[in-house]
Amino acid sequence: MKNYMSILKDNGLKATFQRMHILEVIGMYGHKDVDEIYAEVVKTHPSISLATVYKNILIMSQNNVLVEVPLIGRKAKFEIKKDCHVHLICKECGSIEDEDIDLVDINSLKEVLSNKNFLYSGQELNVYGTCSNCSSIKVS
Amino acid sequence: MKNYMSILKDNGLKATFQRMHILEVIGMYGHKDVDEIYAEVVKTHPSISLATVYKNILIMSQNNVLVEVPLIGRKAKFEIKKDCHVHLICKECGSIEDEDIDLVDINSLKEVLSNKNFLYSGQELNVYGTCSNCSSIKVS
DNA sequence: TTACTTATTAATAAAAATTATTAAAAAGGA
DNA sequence: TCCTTTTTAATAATTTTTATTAATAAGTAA
Repeated sequence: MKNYMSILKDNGLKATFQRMHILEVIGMYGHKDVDEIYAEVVKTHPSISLATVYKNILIMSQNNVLVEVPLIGRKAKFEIKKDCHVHLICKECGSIEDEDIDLVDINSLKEVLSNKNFLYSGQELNVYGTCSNCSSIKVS
Repeated sequence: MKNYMSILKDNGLKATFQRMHILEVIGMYGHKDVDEIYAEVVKTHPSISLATVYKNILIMSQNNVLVEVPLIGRKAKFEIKKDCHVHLICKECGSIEDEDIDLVDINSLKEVLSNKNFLYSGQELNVYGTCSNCSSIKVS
């Protein structure tokens, strides 16, 4: 609780219970979409509105607290901002796992960016496939 | 025209005018979202319905003709399927440029995948920032 | 070509997702 | 505690996407 409070304040946002609950849910599960977040938060905070969840997710994304993870064929998920990492996304069950490793060839990237005069601000690497769980089930 | 016809047929889809027009628009611009595609296609094919555009984009995505490019804070774009590449996405103007280069460290990726027992099927690398056009304008 | 069979389209309609509005409530600082 | 400002909740309104189905068009084979 204290932790999320300071994250919010450090990023210039008021630490409301709604926001902290939203962050707790996302932190607990890693990646969640708006509906999933609402469904969890409403359990402990029955008066919260879905619009409030939308608005807070937007504000926290704009203020570097959350990061949107757009996905092929699914609703976007949100995660708490953290250092560069890779997403392993299962096309079967939709699970997302973080790998805390930077797989991008930084030198080649820098060259591409400088050739294009492109000012870098962030990246996302998504790897799609089938997780171990789903591939073992699929032996049917 | 001939080209897109064979792409469709090679992937087991009938080559209708609607589909070929959609592919032409995407091919012309590189990346387009559903509304943009509809707006272009309707110019030369006034009777087409938005639902038809949605359905065909879905079918062509499912049949490896198109690839969805989900984006942070924007509607997903679609591109014609091609080899592994990187997207340079401008946060200012929304432009997307392809770089035909594979920046991912393949050996490290293989190691991650084998550790996790994750069956690879595809990847997407998006780099966000400011394109040369927008950064030169922003000297204001 | 023509007739036939099947898949696709267009036009709704319906559902789902997202954003806007505003009075009431809550947060943070004096 | 009081005051000012921001945020919430509860709609309402949009926007986006999907479903339905009769009409149409595509591909196939005679």
